[in-house]
Amino acid sequence: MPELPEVETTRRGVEPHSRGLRVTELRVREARLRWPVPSELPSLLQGATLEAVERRAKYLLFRTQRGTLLVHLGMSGSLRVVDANEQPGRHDHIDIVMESGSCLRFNDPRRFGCFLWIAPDEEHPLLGHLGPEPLSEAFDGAYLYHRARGRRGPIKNFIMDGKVVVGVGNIYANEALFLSGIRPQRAAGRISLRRYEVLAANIKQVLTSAITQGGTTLRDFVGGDGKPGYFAQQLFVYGRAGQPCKRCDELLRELRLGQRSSVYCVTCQR
DNA sequence: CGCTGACCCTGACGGC
DNA sequence: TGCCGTCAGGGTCAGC
Repeated sequence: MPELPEVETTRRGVEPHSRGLRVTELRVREARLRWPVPSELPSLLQGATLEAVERRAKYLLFRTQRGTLLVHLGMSGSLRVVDANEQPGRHDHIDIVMESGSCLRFNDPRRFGCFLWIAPDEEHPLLGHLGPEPLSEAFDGAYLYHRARGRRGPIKNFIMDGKVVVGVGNIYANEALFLSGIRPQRAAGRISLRRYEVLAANIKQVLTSAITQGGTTLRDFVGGDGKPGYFAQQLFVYGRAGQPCKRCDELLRELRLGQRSSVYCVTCQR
């Protein structure tokens, strides 16, 4: 469930309860995640102070002087602040127990998430070829236009490609394309600079707005403070196939691109 | 290099 | 009520 706004919401929820605190224990109840949790991770983290909680793409980075804990929430993961004595429930795979007595509890039914370690001088392969952050200045219409030269695949796949730009998941890709009046199946290389400028601005807008409202949350996402997000109610197309377009009343169509559902309006998007 | 499809895993939901 | 197929917000990887 987590897209970039959800991950950023999680980072902000978790940071006040972890930054500057020492880890007393890492409890791994289930090590079979997307990749196995390294067996040495508990000893690496025990006694380490979490100096900073950062985000790169949809990765959370917990900085310590010994190295960095890299966490990804996958598709169904969440990280919440709870009392360390609270009984763990189903799919509560990992606890980062803090000296404060609370802990960051990782829950992930589908286990597509990961907990990995990055040594101080290491260049982690997962972070190696990532595109720019969508909310950075480096990301704009000219950049997208430049990168799209020669690309024949659908624009939706293009903006969801982490090597092009990070953090644009299925929900926000659908929404940004609707707001920009671009059909998801249009070839990326056949879109004008002007339209890319609109698209880049809408990607920034939709992500920023979602972050402000604490993420989208379709089913059970909760941020670090356990509160659900409120962005879902203002979605224009995502999850609304067959329903009338909010702008023109045309019934929204659905198609599959790269194994993911894409919803669009034939009238508003060209 | 660009693109497609398989795959990792559990759970919710709809049809029968 | 229960069984079965389909689908889900993520990303990597192999293969053409």
